[in-house]
Amino acid sequence: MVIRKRPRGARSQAAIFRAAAHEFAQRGYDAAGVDRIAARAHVNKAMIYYHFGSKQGLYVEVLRDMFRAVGTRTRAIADGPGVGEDKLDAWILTMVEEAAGRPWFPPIMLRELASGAAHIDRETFGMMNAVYAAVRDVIVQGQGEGTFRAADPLLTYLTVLPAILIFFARQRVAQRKNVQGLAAAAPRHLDEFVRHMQESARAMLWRQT
Amino acid sequence: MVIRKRPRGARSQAAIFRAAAHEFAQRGYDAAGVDRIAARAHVNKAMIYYHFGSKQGLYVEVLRDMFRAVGTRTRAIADGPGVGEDKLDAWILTMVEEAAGRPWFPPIMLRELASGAAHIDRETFGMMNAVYAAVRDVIVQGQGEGTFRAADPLLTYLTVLPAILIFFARQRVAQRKNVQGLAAAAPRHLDEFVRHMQESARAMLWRQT
DNA sequence: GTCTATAAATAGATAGAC
DNA sequence: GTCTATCTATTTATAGAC
Repeated sequence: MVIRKRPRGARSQAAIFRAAAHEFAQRGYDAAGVDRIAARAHVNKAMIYYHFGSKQGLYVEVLRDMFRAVGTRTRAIADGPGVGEDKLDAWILTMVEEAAGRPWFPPIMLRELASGAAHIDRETFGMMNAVYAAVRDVIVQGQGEGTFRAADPLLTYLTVLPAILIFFARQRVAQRKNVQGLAAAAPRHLDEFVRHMQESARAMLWRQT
Repeated sequence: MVIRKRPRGARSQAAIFRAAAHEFAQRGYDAAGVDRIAARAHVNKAMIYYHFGSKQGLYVEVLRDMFRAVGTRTRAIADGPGVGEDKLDAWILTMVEEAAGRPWFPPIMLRELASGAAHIDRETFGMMNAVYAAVRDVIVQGQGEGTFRAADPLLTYLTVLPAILIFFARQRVAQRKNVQGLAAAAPRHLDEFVRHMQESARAMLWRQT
């Protein structure tokens, strides 16, 4: 008799999740196909409805997993020790790490950000918003410490985060044939990018004396 | 006998164009429906194929019109008189003006930027790339003048432009019911935003002495 | 839990009358 | 230039056997 740590369906469920995450990232919610997700996951299409109920339900799971991971780490930074300046650096590094570890994160969050979370439920939107709330706390802390100038936290957030997301979203397609040789498609290195973003964010927020 | 300045179909053609621009902006290329575009434009669906050949053909027209307008103005700034610093300010103001005047511009360009122009032809991509090329010239000029530090022009471009685009893309949906009361959805004023972006961009590029 | 088969709706696109 | 009617493919989703 074989002892299993997980129920039988866990494997296919996980496979579906990963396949869906990549499909949604690559093509967006509307263009994503349940058939294609099933094919990518090497499972029968009916399994998707068995495990997740609907395409929308599957999408929401992907979103929440994503916002939960990013939100938790960002909140930990905001509530942890350290000055605002260092927390800001830490947050940027965290976002880059998450983007690297969850390749579907940048394209998906970018779309939701751009559309104002057009087609997600209130609770999921709240999770997405919690990321900003934590970053805002960091910025406000830095302002209280006198290190940061009185820049708008939301506008600052909506400048730094999209830049990170777009960098990664573009990296996936930067090597395509029909855009090769064009400067705007050139990929860059990760650590160089982290440094650039940290410098840029600090510069945006620095006090001009 | 009635004298017409334009051929008969020009009216419906223009109506289709505008309807398509809004539909593509609101839902993205894949989710946009030819039926819905026809309904928005108050024309028969067959007219779309008569005038534009295909959904893809219609989309390309919208893209090119957009990139042509933005690209021309940006190139004029880059090639015109003035120091790099002022040209950067002028470019940001131009983008804001274009975004305000062509409401479909921010969502559409944002999607193409995020996907690395995933499904457009080489020539259209070239037009999109020309915008960056002009901005790069401005940054390089400022660096030559000693005003700007040696920041990567592409990364700078991909920080400033998305921030502008997202600001506008979000403004359209910031008033939705299910997100009201949440801080991240609060809309801001235009001139305040222009000033913020100009300050941020200059801060990112300023030489630290 | 996993499969086949199929329903039901909608998509992009075209033919042909006027 | 404009319309109706329709073709074909694809979509999400479900029923039911195993």
